[in-house]
Amino acid sequence: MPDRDAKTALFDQFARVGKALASGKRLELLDLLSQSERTVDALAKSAGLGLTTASAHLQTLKQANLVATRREGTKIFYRLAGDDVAELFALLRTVADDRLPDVRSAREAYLGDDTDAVSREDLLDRVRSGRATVIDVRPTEEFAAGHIPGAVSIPLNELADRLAELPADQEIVAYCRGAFCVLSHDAVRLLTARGRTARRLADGMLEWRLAELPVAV
Amino acid sequence: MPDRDAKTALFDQFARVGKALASGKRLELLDLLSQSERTVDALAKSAGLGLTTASAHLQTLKQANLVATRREGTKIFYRLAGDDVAELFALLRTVADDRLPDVRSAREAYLGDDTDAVSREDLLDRVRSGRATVIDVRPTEEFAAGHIPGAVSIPLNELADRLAELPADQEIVAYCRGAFCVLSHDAVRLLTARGRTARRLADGMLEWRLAELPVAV
DNA sequence: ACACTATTCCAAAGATGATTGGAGAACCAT
DNA sequence: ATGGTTCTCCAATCATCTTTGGAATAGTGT
Repeated sequence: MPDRDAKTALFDQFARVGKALASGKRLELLDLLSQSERTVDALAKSAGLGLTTASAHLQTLKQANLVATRREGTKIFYRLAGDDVAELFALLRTVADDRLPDVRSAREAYLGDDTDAVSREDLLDRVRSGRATVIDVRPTEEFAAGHIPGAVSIPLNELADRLAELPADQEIVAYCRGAFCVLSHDAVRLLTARGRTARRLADGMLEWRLAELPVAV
Repeated sequence: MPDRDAKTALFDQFARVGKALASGKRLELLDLLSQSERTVDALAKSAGLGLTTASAHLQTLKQANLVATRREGTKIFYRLAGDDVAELFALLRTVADDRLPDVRSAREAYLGDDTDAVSREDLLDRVRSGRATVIDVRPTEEFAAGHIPGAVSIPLNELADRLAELPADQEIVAYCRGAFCVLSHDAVRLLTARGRTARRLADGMLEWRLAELPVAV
């Protein structure tokens, strides 16, 4: 086979994408970027990384063309290169969760006790019929970058102080980044503890966008 | 954040799947396994790896639960753990091909000059109307593990000797493993050089199966 | 020009992964 | 039991990736 070398070269090229996905830190960065573009500094802080470490990981992602950059003054904003990347990221998480028992236990440890969930269709139904108020508990920048139409932005850390804004007699549906995001879980627990009726969207903005449901900006 | 450690742990778990996909050799193994189950020895030979090296890579894939095994006497057969894994693999290749120019050139170098392709729908149309003969140019074991209904098995290395079996006045459509498989390209070139009208299925058995089209065994 | 901010580049250290040959384990046949 | 086959485990070597601080670069504001 003279093809051997060419075949190896081709698959080694495929592996560049695999290598980019081969680090928990980089997956955390992709998770953040799946919500909105961000500067290196913001990414480093959110992911709990040193600045140079974050920069190095971002370079790795950039060399695999999974992320793209934009300069604004002295700042450089990173964003996902496309929705195909978001899809790949989401599928990787799903496969991991379905196949690896350790992922499930790590997820349970991180998200805490399970809370009531509604599907995307349920959420749409409840909003249309005026039976529910939808709150987006992500940081405001992420809400600004795109959210479920009609949702109100109440970042998790402001939720306790802003309870008065929420109707007491209506169900509240909270959502956040995606299937493995802790914010909506915490929000539901907080609301339930305060006597409200609250559920969370089973997944989040990432899956909503990939399902091509309407997004408001 | 006390969540920091739990979050890191969760994403490190996701990364196990990423790490499994982070080697060209392992991706070659997945490519082979996407067609049919195989023994370690057969995989090592097909992928051009030493036996112990292949075994080590397979252990890595197995620890990520992307593959499963079955014992038969002294032989151990590896197979993909599920179609979700095939989907992840296919998406990774697609993203790589769409995003990385180096992948495209490696692909072109491996597959050779481009040949006429037909879509899955076209193939179905042509077969239904009796306008085309479909040949499966993969090794016979892979044909046996599942093929397009109505296709004839003529492995590429037998094709030159078995031209007589193919109607001279009809178009021939060749297919093989998937979008990056060289066999159908070689088959079309061979047939065209012998004066036949030949095209290839644009992708292959992997995508056919994932599209949930009928598969014969 | 100068100071200042945000980010990347570089080099060194430590950590992790790949490959290999040889020994060991599981199974089959005689 | 013995020998043969197939595969995994182990240990050593080598290669690659991660993380870090410090220097370099690109851009902004004075």
